[in-house]
Amino acid sequence: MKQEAKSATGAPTTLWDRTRQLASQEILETALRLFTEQGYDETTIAQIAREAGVSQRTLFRYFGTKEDLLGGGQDRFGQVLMDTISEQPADAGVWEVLRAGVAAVLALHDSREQALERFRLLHNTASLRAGWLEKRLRFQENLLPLIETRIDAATGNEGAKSRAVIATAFACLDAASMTWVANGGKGEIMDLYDECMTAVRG
Amino acid sequence: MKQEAKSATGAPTTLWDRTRQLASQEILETALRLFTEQGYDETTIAQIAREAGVSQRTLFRYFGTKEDLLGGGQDRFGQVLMDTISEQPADAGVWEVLRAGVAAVLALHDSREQALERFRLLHNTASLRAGWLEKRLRFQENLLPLIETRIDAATGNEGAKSRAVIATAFACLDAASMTWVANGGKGEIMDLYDECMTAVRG
DNA sequence: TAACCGATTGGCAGTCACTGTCAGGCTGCC
DNA sequence: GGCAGCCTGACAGTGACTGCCAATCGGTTA
Repeated sequence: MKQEAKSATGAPTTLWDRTRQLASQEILETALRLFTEQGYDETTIAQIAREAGVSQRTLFRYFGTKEDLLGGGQDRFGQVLMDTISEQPADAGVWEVLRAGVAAVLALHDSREQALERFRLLHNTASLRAGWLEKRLRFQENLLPLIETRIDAATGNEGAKSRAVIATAFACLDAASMTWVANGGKGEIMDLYDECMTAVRG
Repeated sequence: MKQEAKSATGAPTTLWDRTRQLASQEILETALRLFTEQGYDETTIAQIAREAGVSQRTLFRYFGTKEDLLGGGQDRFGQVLMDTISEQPADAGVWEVLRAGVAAVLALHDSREQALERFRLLHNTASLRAGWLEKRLRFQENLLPLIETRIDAATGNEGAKSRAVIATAFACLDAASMTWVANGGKGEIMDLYDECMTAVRG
């Protein structure tokens, strides 16, 4: 039924794929533009659909929820995170491993400006933040087995410990990106991340 | 029902107040019951309102959102958290201070069973989790000034560091409560919290 | 080239959380 | 007893999201 996708690079095979990709991109760009111009809550799906030239129904077929319109391939984030972490050498420590994952995800943004805009919207829009946090929670859950094996299993409760460690890494990423946005995008997020880690772990 | 509650603040004398409190309690109990029986997403506002004997409009006047129906006075959580932390001695360390706050909030639940039921619903319902996380984020933001003054201000970026530290505390609380629920409510959450902290901070 | 088949689309109606409004009822206080 | 003001319920509307169905488009086959 579904032929292999030529994925990221190379031309999509069929016309359908090309049309799909075009529509998807059009929708995404329209959405991000409107969100930036008038705010997330003030932009309705109807408006995005109208300006992108598709029906609401189609828009929802491309992107299941309004939130999905921000950050287009957020599934990619999760995937890259998992991949990066599972590729780390077996003898690497948890913190090292998590840091690599965070760095890989941050590298996914197309440009510094795009990253800044997305983070800004994310941190300034309550309804968005909620959804994002929820998605992140799912990432954390997926990461659990990958981290659990690297954690010192002396006293039991590795589950709790792993969860705490993972959540701490995300917490530092949060604090770092928030500060980064507050600074108008000056400096490197990873530097801030390291600083946060130092503050937490001493 | 049992409304002898002249309550702490003196006299909720008027009939209105009493009626209000009664209705509020009735709604809350109905909601929690239905949530537990059939799940959060499967319970509609219409149903809660019907079974509680009020109109939807009134229900929304008492509780602004569906989420608010869980955990009734979540504002109380935030308040207690802030109060406890600002009451800590000035020379207490951040981690100590945060631990006290967490303990105080946990002590707010009426009973172990109620706490378990709430945490269970919280951790098992995606839509609820999102709202909860968002509310928590607001707590964190409120805590910021209280913690910032206690943080070593050597290298600047106290904002980022404070955020990270606070978020880490919450992360440990999360991990702890999740594990607690997974264990069916065995043991003490604070013990798990401490264990998580040790895992994170070494 | 024409017919066929499945993928894709748009429109429509419906659900659900949530909000504004408005008339009427009840309470509190003369 | 009566007036003013809070509370309530009913109603209509918005916005995100879903299910359904018929029309259409793309690619494949005869």
